[in-house]
Amino acid sequence: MTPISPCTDCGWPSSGTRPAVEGHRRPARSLVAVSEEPPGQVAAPEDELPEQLRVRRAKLDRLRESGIDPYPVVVARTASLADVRAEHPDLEPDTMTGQQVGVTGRVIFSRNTGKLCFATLREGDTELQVMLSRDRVGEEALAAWKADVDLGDHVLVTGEVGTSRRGELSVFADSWVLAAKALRPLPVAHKPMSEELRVRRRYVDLIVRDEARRTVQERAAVMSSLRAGLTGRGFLEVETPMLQTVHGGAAARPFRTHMNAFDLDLYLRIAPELFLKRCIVGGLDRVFEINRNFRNEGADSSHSPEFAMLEFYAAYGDYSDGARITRELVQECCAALFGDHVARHHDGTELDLSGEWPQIPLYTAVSEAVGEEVTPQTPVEQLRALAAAHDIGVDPAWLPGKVVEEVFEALVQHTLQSPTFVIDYPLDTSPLTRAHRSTPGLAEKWDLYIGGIERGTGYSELVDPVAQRERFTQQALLAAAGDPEAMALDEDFLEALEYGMPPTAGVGMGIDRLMMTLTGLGIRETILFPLVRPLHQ
RNA sequence: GCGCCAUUAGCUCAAUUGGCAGAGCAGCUGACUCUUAAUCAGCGGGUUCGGGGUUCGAGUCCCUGAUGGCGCACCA
Repeated sequence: MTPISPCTDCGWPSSGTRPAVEGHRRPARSLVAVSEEPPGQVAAPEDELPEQLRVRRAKLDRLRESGIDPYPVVVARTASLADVRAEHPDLEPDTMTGQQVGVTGRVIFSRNTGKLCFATLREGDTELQVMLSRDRVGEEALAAWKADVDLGDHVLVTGEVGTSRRGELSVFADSWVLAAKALRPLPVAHKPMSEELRVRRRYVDLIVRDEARRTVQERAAVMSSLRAGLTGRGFLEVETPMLQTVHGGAAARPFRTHMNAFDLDLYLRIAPELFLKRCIVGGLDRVFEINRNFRNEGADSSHSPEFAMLEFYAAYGDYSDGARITRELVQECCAALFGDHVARHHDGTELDLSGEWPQIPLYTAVSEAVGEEVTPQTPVEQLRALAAAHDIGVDPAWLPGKVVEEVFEALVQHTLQSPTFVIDYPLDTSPLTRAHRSTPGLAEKWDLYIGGIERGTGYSELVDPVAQRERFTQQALLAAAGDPEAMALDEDFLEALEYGMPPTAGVGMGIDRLMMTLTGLGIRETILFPLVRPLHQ
């Protein structure tokens, strides 16, 4: 076991739990001194730690010296704080119940008067007051409480349930014991933590901020609702590879990794799509997967390099079926959180997700925005002129469809605040989608926009193995030409299609973005532990 | 990747023109048997993000690096 000593600069243990890097250094002299400390003791070089950490470590040492275990294996807990609250919802002020309990929780508030101490414990989402009076707990235990207990400590308090004179439900202590000592102080309860600190130390955020815990619970409820909604509709939940030899199913830059045993370069998946379609080929006619995708691209308020995604596929469905199921799933998630189809954002604003959601063809939306008719047959020169007229930068290499999508993003996207399916996209930008059944140059694809942000996408999937091979070959040629986002040729997937894939509806929806839709939060708040840059190098 | 702004006590933030680095909470000592952002008295706590420079003197000005925020670029 490596002896642990705190770093001067950041307070973190310097023994291998973090790499020794610039800005995380301590004098070699102390290292030697520390290594001679007996194992199992917290070696705190008194003069090198911030004062408050020093004080708590000193308390820890003092407790151990007096034979008290600051981290006992078990404590005599007989009831949760929620149990106590549930049993005594309406107690009159200044009454005792005669009920004896042992309750545990983290001390989040503490107020000591001379012979009477108050503390608020929190366990989960429940808070409960404990009171330690000299008369009841005795002089010695009261003094120990005052000397040893800090904000943030976990304690067991054993005593009688009652109410204070002010009517606060409390446990009147007969004894108490430390359940786990905290060595770091909690942040100020009444000033919001900076956003960076909330993300970097989510565990602290969860301790001090109700909304942080609520967001986690809401996400869990949404996941449950999605799974129930899909399994209730006959979908099977499957798990497909996240380590892939060929990255496909989307146009995005992948993360690369390497498997030693096979001496094989692998990619973290950018989409589960091609494996889920193999499931459809295999006769699993309704499948879905919820898990992570990884895209090696920029991170901002609506993009995370690691993000959760739902994809589902239904044989003998088309993109209209996918849109309907998507709307129902989102509405069911909303109902799971709020009881109806109106999302209540954390900032108090409401977002109405009820009823049918309008569908607007992409070319119609763009035509209305630019004031002249734009169709899949509009020459690319004319499209470029339109873009230029609206100060929209266009890459000369772009296909016509890409120019149209760019105009849409610049002029229309932000106006789609209430849920809207934008349907029928250019065929040349949709390599995995089948051609529109009636309109040449279009693909049967929709994007769902809510709050001006794309939240999901759906297709009538391309199942023609010959056409799919042609599209992939084009993509591979683009890749060879240096487009790092173009898909590689997935020969195994193409062979699968050649066995015959039935007509299929496919949908992909970002879970994090769904959470953003329902809560109004930024992506870093909906993800429990979003990726952050290490502090030092 | 580019530009702008920020980084000061455990936390949230001040600091005038380049002139003694501060407050609130938290912490420590003491008082108080009904507190609940308690009150009162007293006391500690700083590598001002790191490195370099200018200057008699740098939290403040210059250069450089790190991290963050915003904007741009990229983004099924």
